[in-house]
Amino acid sequence: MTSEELLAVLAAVGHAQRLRVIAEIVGGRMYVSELARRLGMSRPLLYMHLERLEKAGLVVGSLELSKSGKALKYFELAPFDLHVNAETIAAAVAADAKGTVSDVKGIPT
Amino acid sequence: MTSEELLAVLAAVGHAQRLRVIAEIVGGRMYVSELARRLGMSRPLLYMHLERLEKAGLVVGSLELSKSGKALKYFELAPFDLHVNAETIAAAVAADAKGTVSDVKGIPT
DNA sequence: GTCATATGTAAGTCTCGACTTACATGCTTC
DNA sequence: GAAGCATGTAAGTCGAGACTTACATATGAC
Repeated sequence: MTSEELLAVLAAVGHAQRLRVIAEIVGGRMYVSELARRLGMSRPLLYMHLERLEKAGLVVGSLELSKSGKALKYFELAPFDLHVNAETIAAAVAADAKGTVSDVKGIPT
Repeated sequence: MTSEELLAVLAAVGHAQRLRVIAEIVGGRMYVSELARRLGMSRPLLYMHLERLEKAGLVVGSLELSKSGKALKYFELAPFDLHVNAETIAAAVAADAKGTVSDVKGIPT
């Protein structure tokens, strides 16, 4: 895991509102408008947070049609279990050393 | 663990520069000026990040005097291993429900 | 004395992310 | 038709945090 990937997850989860979002859908999938009402949060704002969480791979969204024909966008938790400690952080940062100018294009020195 | 504590750790670690700081002192304790040189970062900026990390309990600083008499502020890693998953997040957010107006002062309803 | 090193902090700038308001669209139901 | 509820997005405001420059202080070496 590169530090960029690690950072995406940590920064995504390092926000009070997004913690609440995650905690709210632990119980099960929910569509955006209902989730917004439950959290007392404006829908566009929730949208932004959900996008961020989805990019980090923590939640998964899917647009579906209800029986009545309405489009509902459901979000559910993606399984994740990240261990944050000195080793994982050091490993992620070390992974960034690859891909620097020194070995770009793999031209032998 | 309350969500406030969890958030302090996650937000502290959710920043590229601070990840680099942690990765750099995994190898051993180091004083601020040397660390700043190694990371190519201004010392006041590094200071700010170190303060943030220390408040979150991820690093520990101690002001010491070298044999030559100069004051050096050493920082080292505090042991930590945080598991970030749905359960820990839900538990932290749920912990915040305590201490709300409903049960402040413990007056029985 | 001056120079080089260290810590600590104050003050200012500036960018990015959080947040709001508003609008467009589509589908039901009345 | 109008009303209600859903998604999706554009545009603008605002504040916190990241970052820089600058200064004060202390010590040792020359």
